[in-house]
Amino acid sequence: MLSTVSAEPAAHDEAPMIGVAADTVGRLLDAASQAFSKRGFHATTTRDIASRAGLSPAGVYVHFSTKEALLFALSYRGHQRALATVSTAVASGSTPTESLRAVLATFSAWHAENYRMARIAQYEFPHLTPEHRQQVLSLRKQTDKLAQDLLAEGVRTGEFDVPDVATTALVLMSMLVDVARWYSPTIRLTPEEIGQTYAELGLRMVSVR
Amino acid sequence: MLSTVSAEPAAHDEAPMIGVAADTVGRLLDAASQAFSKRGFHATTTRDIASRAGLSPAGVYVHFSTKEALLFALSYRGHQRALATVSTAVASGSTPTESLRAVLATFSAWHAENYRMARIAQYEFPHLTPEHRQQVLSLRKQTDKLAQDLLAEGVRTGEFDVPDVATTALVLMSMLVDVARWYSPTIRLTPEEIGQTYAELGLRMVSVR
DNA sequence: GTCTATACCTTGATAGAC
DNA sequence: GTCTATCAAGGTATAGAC
Repeated sequence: MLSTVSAEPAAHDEAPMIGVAADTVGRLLDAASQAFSKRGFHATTTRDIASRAGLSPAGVYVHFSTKEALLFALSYRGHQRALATVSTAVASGSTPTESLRAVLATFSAWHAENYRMARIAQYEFPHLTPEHRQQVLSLRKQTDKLAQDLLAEGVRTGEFDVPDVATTALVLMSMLVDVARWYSPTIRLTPEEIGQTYAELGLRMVSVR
Repeated sequence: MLSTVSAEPAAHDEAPMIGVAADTVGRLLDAASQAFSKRGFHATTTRDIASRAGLSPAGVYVHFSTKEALLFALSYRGHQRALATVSTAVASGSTPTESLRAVLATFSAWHAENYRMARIAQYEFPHLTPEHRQQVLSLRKQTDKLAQDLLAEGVRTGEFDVPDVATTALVLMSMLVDVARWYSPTIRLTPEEIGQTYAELGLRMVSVR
């Protein structure tokens, strides 16, 4: 039931990367990630990105031809990692209930742990060019399908009881994604606690009583 | 248990307004609402707002001294209406279960019906000046408190059983707010159907079995 | 209260030296 | 591959006539 990831763009996946990226492309991605997630794509200037990365304004364009190319790299990677996270969680359980528990716990915790990347992926991707936006939406569609198939399987086995599979899957994914909106590293809840709470509450929503 | 709304800014609440606002301020608010919700605050130009409202670029500044003032008017009103919606829903039930059902149904439907206003209120308010942002956050705090108090009351009466009142209230409000992110008037679900689904799923999350 | 015209600034991106 | 210098475009907001 694993889904493969297709249409990968020229990504940045080689370098060793001890903690924070040390190479220039990595520093630019880090800088853009911080700026886009904090202020939004259009409020971020290329000068801001350059200076955070320790470059002159012109230095950015050796590595990324436009500001939008930086957004695409970040947004695409965010959706890739989201898909991989859900896919792994689904595969980790031997029953729909176990798989769903894993999806709820790991995907909510993922949105907290990676709230910057998740915010860019979820809230800034509309600013991509139509072509890039389509590539990102294709990944999202695959992720949503994993949730729908999982719910449908649980209904088939009799473990789940939901009003409507498609709508309930939407509600479940929606509430996990929204963690990226309200989460901040300064709040009292840890990503792990968030994961446990969502696992419990989410299972209550769909389990037969 | 009704909460009063304080610190109201100079709002636009007089005119008859048959359907769409006919006066200039109303047209400007409509124009800005469409532009901000579609493209975001920083991607929207004052020229765009002016032309949507049938004015010259300079015409905007007779009615709003800055672009941010337009955002504040819209964001503040969105949070006011959200608070009023939740407040009314809470007061409509004679038990915590009935009140929560009303909150879930009406607030999710409200986010669908008013997804433009809700998006501006939820996603664009960070671009307000610090002073204006604080005024908006004060309203949000009042809304969140209504949900927490309702859950606490249900736990007291024994109708609800939740892992943690504060966190569960956050999760409930979070999933309702996120409707504004994914809803579009073109999807198959109506706001009413959304309300029914969230009422059912949300009650399952917190009700004793 | 609306317009035309424009000031003034910042933006994304490029040219060309090193 | 990075810099300094700069361009052309477009941004918010204002001046002043009507």
